Amino acid sequence: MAKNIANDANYIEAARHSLSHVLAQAVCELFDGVQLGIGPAIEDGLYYDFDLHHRITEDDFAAIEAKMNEILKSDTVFEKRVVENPLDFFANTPYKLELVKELVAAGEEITVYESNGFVDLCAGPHVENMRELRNWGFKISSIAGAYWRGNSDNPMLQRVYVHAFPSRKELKEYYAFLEEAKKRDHRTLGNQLDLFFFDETAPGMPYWMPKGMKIYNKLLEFSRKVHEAHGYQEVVGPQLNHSSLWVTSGHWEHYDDNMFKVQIDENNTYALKPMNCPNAMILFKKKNRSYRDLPLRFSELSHLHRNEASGAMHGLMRVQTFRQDDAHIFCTQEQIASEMNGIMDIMDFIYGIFGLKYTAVLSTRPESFLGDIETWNEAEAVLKNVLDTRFGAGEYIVDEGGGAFYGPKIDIKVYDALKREWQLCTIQLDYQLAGNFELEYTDSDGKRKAPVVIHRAVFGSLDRFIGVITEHFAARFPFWLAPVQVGIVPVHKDHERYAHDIREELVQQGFKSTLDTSDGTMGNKIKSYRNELVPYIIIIGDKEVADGTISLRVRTGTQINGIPLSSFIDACKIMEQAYKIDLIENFDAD
RNA sequence: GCUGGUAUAGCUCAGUCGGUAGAGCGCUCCGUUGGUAACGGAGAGGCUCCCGAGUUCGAAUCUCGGUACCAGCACCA
Repeated sequence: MAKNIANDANYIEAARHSLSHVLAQAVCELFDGVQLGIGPAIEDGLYYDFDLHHRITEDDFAAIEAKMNEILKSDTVFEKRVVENPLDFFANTPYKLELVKELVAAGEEITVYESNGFVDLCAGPHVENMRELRNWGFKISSIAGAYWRGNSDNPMLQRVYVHAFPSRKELKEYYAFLEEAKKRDHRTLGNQLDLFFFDETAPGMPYWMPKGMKIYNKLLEFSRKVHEAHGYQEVVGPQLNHSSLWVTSGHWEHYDDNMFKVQIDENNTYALKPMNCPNAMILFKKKNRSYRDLPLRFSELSHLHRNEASGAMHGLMRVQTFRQDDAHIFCTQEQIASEMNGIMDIMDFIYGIFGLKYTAVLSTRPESFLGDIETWNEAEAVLKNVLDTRFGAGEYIVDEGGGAFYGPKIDIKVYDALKREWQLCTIQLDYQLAGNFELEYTDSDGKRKAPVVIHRAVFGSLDRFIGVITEHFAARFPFWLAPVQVGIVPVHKDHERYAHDIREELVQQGFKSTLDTSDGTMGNKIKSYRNELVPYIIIIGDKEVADGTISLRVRTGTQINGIPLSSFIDACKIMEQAYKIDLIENFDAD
């Protein structure tokens, strides 16, 4: 059985799950009083959750692996059995009993698998015989706490993670992948390339270095351009607002834990804004609005602050202060669909330029919500319809209960170098806030009506977006985004004057270049530009000075000698405007 | 916040048994005047080895508390 279907995904999952039984047996044999949680197969292996008095640490890994290998030597079969009196059978295993009770209530048959004397509640499937796992490559990767059934009100179990692949070679390849992914890690690259850093006094609040700021500003510029073209008007509200605003918006009640608060005196507390919405409401209310003003699109790029749980921070991906390419659209019920599509158009355009692969997620009503259920259902139906049209029914994920407290949302998720998922774009329909702030506009019939509010961000957090694209491009940013676009290296001091002229021309044309006139050797200068991942290196020596040309070294490795600067600048202009174009490697010297 | 781990030069890291700190890269200076990924040589950089207590004649090292970061869980409005 093993050979011919060894690469079948179902077989691999069954094998990993079988290995989780082996892990569980090993832990049960090595330690006393072990209670079992669950032990499923995952993307790169498996885990099993245990409740035991002994604290498992890295020092225990070798012993557990040795025990697992010992168990694998047995030639036993995974035997499936139906349990007659499940509640009695599992009476002394509280976690299993909890699962069994639910299964029984749902009318399910209760089965166990027995292998080598180890019995575990399990619906299967498994490999047939233990010997099929003998050539697998596996290694305990880590130990971590995990709440029973993913609920923080429940006890925390000890989760042992195991990397497991059908062969030792594949395991080795997986570790090679992890090594590569580590090199792409935006935290490593950000440090190496002087883009940003963090200080202990401001956890989760990035310091942006000059080169990181070049990227940041370029994205802001790009965002402004796109949104202006789509009829958005930029505004900016205060960083701090009195608590009364947050009480009105509902944040004081629903988002209390995540706000940074500043107490001014006994009676007055302000909070740094975690979101722009309430101030957008104030901006709308400032004037009497007419149906002729709708849809009204206010964009805002200001800084937000959110007080996150200490363990939640993660480089630029999860921070405590960041800028959002936020916007609030005020519109009528009839305008929702076209506005939603307009937003999706912007999203397609922007994500297409970066070549990011993404997944759409519809998040529905959470447990803690404002408003009535009918309005929620209506809003969810509108979003679903947009997604069905654009992605096709079933071509997106539905996250039941994942919505914001004020409305359902569409999120766009992308993946980092380690394939971890991060949310960027978000589009949220809000039927509550307009009511809380008593927003109104005068309709064509002269009646006062409440507008619908759409909150949306395309990059999401600019900071997170830079983290994501840093990993996506492995810091080989496209020409238009590169913090330094051209590095100039004179072969000799005598060539510096001409090199200065070249740089002057590039500056005049609006390109970001640096000229290295330090004492180092030319080889060193080229090396340092290469390490910096600069898209183009211009080399100036006798030949170039004599011909009035430049020699170019492209980041991709191509070398082109003796071309006119004007040809290169023409190419730069194309790359600066047509964002999707990769580095140009051919220049006609016409 | 929870579980496990980590914290030493600007960066990446070594530091055994507790005896007041090392390497490579980078930086500075001197020499080298060059044609495409690391030219020699010298030097500075740690006075608080994340912070605070404790044990000890003596702590980077051991113990306790804190902080930050890493992996995961929960959270992600």
